[in-house]
Amino acid sequence: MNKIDPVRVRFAPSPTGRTHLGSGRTALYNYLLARQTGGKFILRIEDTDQKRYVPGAEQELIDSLRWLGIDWDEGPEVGGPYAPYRQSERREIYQECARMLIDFGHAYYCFCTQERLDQVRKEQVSRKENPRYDGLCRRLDPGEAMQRVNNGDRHVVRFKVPETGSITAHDLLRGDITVDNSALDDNVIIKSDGLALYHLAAMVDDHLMGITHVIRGSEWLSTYPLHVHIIRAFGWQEPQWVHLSVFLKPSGKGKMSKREASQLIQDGHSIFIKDLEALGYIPEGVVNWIALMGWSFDDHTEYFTMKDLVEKFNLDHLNPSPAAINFTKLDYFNGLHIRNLSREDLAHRLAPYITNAGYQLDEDILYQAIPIIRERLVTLDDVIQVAGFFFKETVSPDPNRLVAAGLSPSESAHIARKAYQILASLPQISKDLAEPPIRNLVAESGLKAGQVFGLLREAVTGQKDSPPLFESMEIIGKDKVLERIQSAIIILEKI
RNA sequence: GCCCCCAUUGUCUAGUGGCCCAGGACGUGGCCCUCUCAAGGCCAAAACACGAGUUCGAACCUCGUUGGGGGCACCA
Repeated sequence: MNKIDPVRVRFAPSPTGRTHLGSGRTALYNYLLARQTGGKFILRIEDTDQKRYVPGAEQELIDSLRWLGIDWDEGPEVGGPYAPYRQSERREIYQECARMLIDFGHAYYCFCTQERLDQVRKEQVSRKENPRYDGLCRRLDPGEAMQRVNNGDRHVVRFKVPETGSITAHDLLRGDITVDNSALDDNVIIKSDGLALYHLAAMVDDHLMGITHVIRGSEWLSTYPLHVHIIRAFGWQEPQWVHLSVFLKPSGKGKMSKREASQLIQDGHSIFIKDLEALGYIPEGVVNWIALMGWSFDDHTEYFTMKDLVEKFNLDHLNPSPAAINFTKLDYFNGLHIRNLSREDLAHRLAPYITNAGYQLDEDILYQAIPIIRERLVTLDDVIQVAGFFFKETVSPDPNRLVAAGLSPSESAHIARKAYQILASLPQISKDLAEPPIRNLVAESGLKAGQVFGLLREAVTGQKDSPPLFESMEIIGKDKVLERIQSAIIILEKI
C-alpha cells in the first residue's frame, strides 16, 4: 500500500472525559493519512449519550488536537459539506435509517423493560449462559409492533443479527476476523429516548460522510463484526478497517486507571495531552513520541517532525500489540526537539515559563542565554532550574558550597577576593577576557580549576550546576557579577 | 464464564523459513570530552514466554499451554 488514493478519514471521540495520549495517536494517524494522500480529515463529535456528557470535554479535545498541530477539514468550528458534525444534532437521520432497517427486516422494535432485561440476564448468568437478549420482541408480529409504537408504547430498536452462520470481517493489520453470529447480540441501535447508539450512528455517519478508512482503537475490535453486519444490512460499501492497539501503563501491566493517571502528574508526567504543555513538553516531542508507539519506519529513523510523518507514515508498518507508555522516551524526544528549535522560537516558547514562575523576564538576556541552556533542557520548565539566576536581582548561594573543596572558608574568601580583583580590572567580562586570568589564578594558587570555578559558580549563580561559568557571567554582566562575588565574600568571612 | 485480539532485551520496536549465536532507539553501566550539569562520541550488558509439531532448516508456519489486553449495556 505505498500510494493510495485520497482518503476520507475521521476522528470520532465522545466528549465524556479528558483527551489522552491514545486519542491523540488515533487522531494523529488519521490526520497523517489524510494529509499524505491529499484527502480529508474529519472531526466528528459522538455525543449521543447525554448521561455521560462532560461539559468542557469537547473544548479540551479541540485544544489538545490544535496544540499537537492537528487540524481538520470538516467538523465543529470549521463546518463542511456533511454538517452537522455533532451526532446529537443528527438524530432524525439515524431514526430514518433505523426505519429503513426495520422495513428491510434487519431490525425490530423491542418493548422489553429494563427490569425484564435484567431478569433475563440474571437467569442466563446463573445458568452459565452468555448474557444476551433472548429475542422475545424479535418474534413479535411486525404489524402488532407498529401498532404498539403508534400507541406510544415505550420502545427501542434492535438490530437483527442472523441466528446462524458466521461473519468474516477484514482488518488491515490483523487480517480476517471470523465470529459466529451466535456470539453476537441483537444490540439496541435506537434508545427509548429516540437517540441512536454508537453502533448505528457511527456506521450511518461513516457512510454518509464518505469515510474510506476507519482507524480507531482496538476497544472496537469485538463489536466490529456487528458493525459490518449493520453496513451490509444497508447494502453499503464497507470502509477499510484498522484497529489500533491500546496503550498500557509504564509497567506494561494493564491500562492506566484514573487514579494512577492523576498520580502521574506528581512526577511531571501525564497521559492527558492538555497537561503536557503545562509540564513543559512541546508538541513536536509529543507527536514524535506517540507516532512511534505502534508504528515504525523502514530505515530505523526515529526523529520525525510532523512534516516527515506526513511524508513517511504508512498503514502497513503498524504494530498490533499493546504498547506500554514510556515517559523516559518522551523526555528524550522532547529534549531532542527542543535542541532543534531555532534560537528565536525557543526563546519565545520559554518566556511564559519564566514569567509564570514569577521571574522578571528580560528578553535580551533570554535570547543571549539560549545557546548555553538549550542542551540542558528536557522540558521547557527546566529553564527555571537551569537558568533562573539570569532573571534574579540577587542570588542566595549556599554557604557550605561556597567553601571550595579542600579549602577553609578564609582561604576560599581569599581566592574569591583575588578573582574579584581580576574581574574588576577587566573592561568587561567575557569568556575570552576572563577565563585566561582566572585560570592563571588557579595555577598560581596551586589549586584545581574545579575548586575555584565551583566557588565562583555558587557565588554568581547560586546553583551547584549551571551553564558554563564564563559564558554565564558574560550574559549576567560585569556589575552584577562583581556584586554577587562581593556578597559571597561577605558570607565566607562570616563563617 | 463466554467471545475476540496480542506475545522479540526493562521499554518502544526491526525481523514475514536459511542474510539472525537476532538489528536500531530509549533507559542502564563504563570510557572519552570537560569548570559543574547537560549535550556529544565510543564501548558493554540485556530478548525470540513455554511445549509439541511441520521442514534439510523456524523468532518467522500449525496446534496447545501460559501470560497480557479488549469486549459481553437503552456507554463510547
